[in-house]
Amino acid sequence: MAKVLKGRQKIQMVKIKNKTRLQVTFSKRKYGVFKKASELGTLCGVEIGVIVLSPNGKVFSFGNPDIRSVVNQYNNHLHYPPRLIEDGPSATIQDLNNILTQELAKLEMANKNKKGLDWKKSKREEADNWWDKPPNQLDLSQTTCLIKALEDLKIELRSQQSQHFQTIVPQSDYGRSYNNVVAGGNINTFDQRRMIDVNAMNYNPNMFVPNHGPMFGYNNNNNIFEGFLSL
Amino acid sequence: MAKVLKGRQKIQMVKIKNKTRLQVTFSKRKYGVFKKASELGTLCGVEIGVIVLSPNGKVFSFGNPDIRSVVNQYNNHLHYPPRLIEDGPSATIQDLNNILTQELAKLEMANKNKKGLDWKKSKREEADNWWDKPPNQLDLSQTTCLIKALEDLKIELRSQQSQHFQTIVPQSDYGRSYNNVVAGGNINTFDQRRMIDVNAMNYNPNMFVPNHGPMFGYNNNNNIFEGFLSL
DNA sequence: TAGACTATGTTTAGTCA
DNA sequence: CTGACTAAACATAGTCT
Repeated sequence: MAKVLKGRQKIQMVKIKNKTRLQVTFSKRKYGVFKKASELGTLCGVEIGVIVLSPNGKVFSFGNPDIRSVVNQYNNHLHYPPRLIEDGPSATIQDLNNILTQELAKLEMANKNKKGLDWKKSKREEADNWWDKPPNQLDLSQTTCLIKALEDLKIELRSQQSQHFQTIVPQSDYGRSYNNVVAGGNINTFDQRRMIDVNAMNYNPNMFVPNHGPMFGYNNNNNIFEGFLSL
Repeated sequence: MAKVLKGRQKIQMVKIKNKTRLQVTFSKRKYGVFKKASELGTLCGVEIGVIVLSPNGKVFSFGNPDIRSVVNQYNNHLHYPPRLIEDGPSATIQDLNNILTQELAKLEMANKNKKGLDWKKSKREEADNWWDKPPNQLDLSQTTCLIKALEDLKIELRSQQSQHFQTIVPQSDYGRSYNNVVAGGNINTFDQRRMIDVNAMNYNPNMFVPNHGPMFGYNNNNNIFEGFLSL
């Protein structure tokens, strides 16, 4: 038990070559980044998301209050012109799909609750429609039309559901709720957890939440998207 | 010039109330998080993205090598079952739209290069089709059908363009390229920049890149998505 | 793979320019 | 807003379980 501990050493800011050392550093620093992000979110009351693609192909993410909300807002901020339809061609298909990713999810969940999908059946029944043709036979107007249909759907859904849309970003002040948890601020009290959100719409096999952040997972807050998904 | 500096003080992990102090802390710690993320990306050779929604409604992001690539891969990893269509109802509409966000963007750009869109014209011409009905009149089978059309389009596009799809994630090893830049690892040498990527598909008014990360912006690497967007 | 240890490198709160 | 400064708080490299 000789005390030969060397303390923290300075390292070169280059990719670590030793595989074991890289794995350890990745694990430790990923934790560190998530913790820093969590603290920034808490101290400043802002939303923040971190996504890490691991050396082994896994995807880790942290979000305050939720990584999905952050990504959605990032996409929106990136692409939205103030009034999409009236702007005509300046709206890209990607603009629309970013919106529809959210809107269609709501519709899907609403429908699921009513009766459930029979995917293959509907596939057979609709076989004579033009949209069943091989996609390389779709011309520009058909593609545009398809997009427009989605756009209309979006607009109607948005006007119907504006109150639900608000629930995507609860904007609660989480600071108050974990005052006592972080008292002392010791790293050792920082409870590292990995959890699986069993809500299919919110699945992330590597969800990571520090104990002074809002909890999603095996607790009673499991379905935070319930308000968002139901019409 | 009395030396009354107090050094770093311990603070409670709750939302800062003083607005000025909050703004300063936000700025400093955002920088800290981005730096930590950059170091993790460099040391471990992994892709990492951070998105911060500021108290003033701005969106800041950092990505190594690129925030878009990270977000795309996050979406893909989250939702892709191995074979989507054959799995039937287990594939959600959100699954499809996440895929299509990418695939349709490619198609759109291909079409744009040919002739360009006349949005309002196509809107008028197709006015008799069912998908122009108010969306609340769409029934389940129509919605399903619409999605299926998109799904078919996706599959065809994917088989046609698999070689282009690879270009989304260049997977270069950026580590080597900035060995000499970070030598010494001093924070003061960490050059904070904000830049505007003038490529419309990659616009981010608050792009933040440390000087030892790969540069996108006003340099010759401006159009890194060119390979991705052209068919 | 994950936890514990500790010396030391790094970040940052408070403050002023 | 951005930068500097200082001292204390915090993160972590190397090592061992």
